Amino acid sequence: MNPLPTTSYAVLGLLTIGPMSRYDLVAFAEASIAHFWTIAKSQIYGELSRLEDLGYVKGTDVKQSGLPDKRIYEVTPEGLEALDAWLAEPGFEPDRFRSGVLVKLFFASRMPEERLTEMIAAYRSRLEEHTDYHQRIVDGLEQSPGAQYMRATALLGLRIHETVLAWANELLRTLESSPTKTSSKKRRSR
Amino acid sequence: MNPLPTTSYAVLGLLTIGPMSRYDLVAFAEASIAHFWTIAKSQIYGELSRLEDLGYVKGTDVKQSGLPDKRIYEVTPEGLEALDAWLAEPGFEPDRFRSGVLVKLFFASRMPEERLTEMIAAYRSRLEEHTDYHQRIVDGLEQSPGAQYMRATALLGLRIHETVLAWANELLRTLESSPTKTSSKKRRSR
DNA sequence: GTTCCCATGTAACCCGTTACATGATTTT
DNA sequence: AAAATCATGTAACGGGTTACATGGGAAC
Repeated sequence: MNPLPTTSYAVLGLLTIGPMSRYDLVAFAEASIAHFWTIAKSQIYGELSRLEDLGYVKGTDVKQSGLPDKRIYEVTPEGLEALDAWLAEPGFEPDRFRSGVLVKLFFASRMPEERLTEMIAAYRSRLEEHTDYHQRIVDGLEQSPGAQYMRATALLGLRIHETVLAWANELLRTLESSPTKTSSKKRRSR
Repeated sequence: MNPLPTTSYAVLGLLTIGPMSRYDLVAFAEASIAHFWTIAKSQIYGELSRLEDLGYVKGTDVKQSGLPDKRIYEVTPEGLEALDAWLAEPGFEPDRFRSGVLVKLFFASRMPEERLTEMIAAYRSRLEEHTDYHQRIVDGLEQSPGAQYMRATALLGLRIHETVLAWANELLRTLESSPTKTSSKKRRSR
């Protein structure tokens, strides 16, 4: 059988922290690993079906009054075994970074400079909206066991965020101080 | 009709730098935008078919003696128009960062600490192998028009790389200075 | 003699995303 | 009265990756 994708183990791993409904899992993933491993809502549902078929998790229906029933999932001993076997493997997937802004920036010589400045400014704004995100993650992980490692992942997220933000600011400063229109006071040396 | 994915415009954009065979495109993409927008070899072939169907690029077969024929692609005026229209749009996709190591690290409390150290050490090695990669990109872009913006993308790649490397080193130092085996001089307060 | 480079492509898979759909309760 | 929250799920698409396949010439 094919090895499971990383996402499966991510789901399995999150469930080791505590039994959860799928809905809770989505929220928890969002607040913990999403910044380096996003899992779509609909994916969680699919993954859990697969994991249950494999006997790695066990779901139990829980009735609620006034709210729809939920299904609480917990990891089975076989699931734990599978997770630990995966963790013990030395290999890991290479990191992937994908940036639509950078694609546009790469070809920005075809863009009016004003548009470019707007785009980078919008990019910075979006980054700034996420400035507290990582700190919130660190705070939310304070009590978990293994929190030190979890904090390390959030720390990298924070660092990268800061790096990108600093780069965007730098670029913006360059753009704003450059001869915007046809008014060029400084002439280039050549 | 659905808007084209970013990858299409990336291919289109790369072709504005100069007409290229698909093979060359793969290599050029690898040496220019791959660190923030990877395009698989087989994808290039598919994209170019689509772009040709749309009339955005035009391919011409070139016979070679001793080597297989190649097909040189160039952007059409309609393609340029489409590219510029895309560049003029204000929106951009959110960045995505995906890290398999971080997933494992997140659950590293279930890992023997020795394994973890090995993993992070391997991660650092892999990073170090790529240390010159970005500088090479910057060097390779020296003469292109719009090189300033291209260099900006490479610069961010470099900065992120440095950030991650520093983080990995820091983490490794922590791991190596921590009580590795069962020898715990310090006992936990509880 | 084997491996690498040039250059082409196809097939298949599945992962990930987006959109759609439902419905009661709580909050604004 | 409207919007958000809780909680469930399905359908469909397509993008991205990996693997397979060919084959001559150059290099080691």
